[in-house]
Amino acid sequence: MTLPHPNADQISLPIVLAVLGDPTRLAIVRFLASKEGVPMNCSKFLDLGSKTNLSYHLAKLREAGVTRTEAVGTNRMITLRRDDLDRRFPGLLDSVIAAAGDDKALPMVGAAEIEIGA
Amino acid sequence: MTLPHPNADQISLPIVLAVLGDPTRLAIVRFLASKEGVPMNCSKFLDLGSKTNLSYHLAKLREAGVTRTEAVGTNRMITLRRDDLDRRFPGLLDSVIAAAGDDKALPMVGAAEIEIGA
DNA sequence: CCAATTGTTCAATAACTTTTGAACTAAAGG
DNA sequence: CCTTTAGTTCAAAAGTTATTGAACAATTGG
Repeated sequence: MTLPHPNADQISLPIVLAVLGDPTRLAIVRFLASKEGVPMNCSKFLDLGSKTNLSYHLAKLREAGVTRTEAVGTNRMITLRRDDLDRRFPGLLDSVIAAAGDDKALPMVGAAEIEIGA
Repeated sequence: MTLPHPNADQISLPIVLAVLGDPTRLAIVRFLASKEGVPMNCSKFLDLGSKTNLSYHLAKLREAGVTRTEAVGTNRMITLRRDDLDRRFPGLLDSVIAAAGDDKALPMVGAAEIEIGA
């Protein structure tokens, strides 16, 4: 039941960049970064797409080594692999997150709650 | 004859990341960074692909705002848009270039010359 | 045990991206 | 003017990625 992850030294720069070069996945990473330390389950991201589609994007992030996914019951707890990414590509994640931080063009996790007023 | 470039504020983070997430284009950017200040014409990159294919990749880099291409006679002089990228996404280009700097998996501009011994 | 919840897998399709070669344009030099 | 050099454009083919819905697991709680 443990999902496959690359080890730190297998993480590839072009693959990480390509994986982050998708607005849905960049929005996921931005949200994870904003809640660092708090493990997130997939349903948090349902704003960004269907359950199936998220499963696809979250698998891409995991396979690229950007996130770690751990099964806890029927949930998947997803965290950023910040330490591994920082070791491998110093400064990259921080600059991407900072740049994504104020990007109005990216989809937003939690957009629905704001419109409803929750 | 002036080729179309986005202005600095039109440069999009996901597009830049997606464009850099291709090994050929990342190799081009790494090479441009290693020769910063020296304008490069396209034939410098023929190691990385056919003339047509390079024209395609160089257009992608230009359209994303990563490079600037200026026509000088029949040549195209290509430079990194470092100042615009640094203003827009501080630290991003440097961390990408640093990470690409020692990536053995990326194709190398000038690989042929080394093998021949020129 | 049954139902609900959480997420995956599969196959199909749609939509893009990359690569190719042939034909083309534009400037430079003889 | 004619040829060479440098690069673009176009259309086709190949390959890849994203999105969908239906069916499937696995765990939890009643």
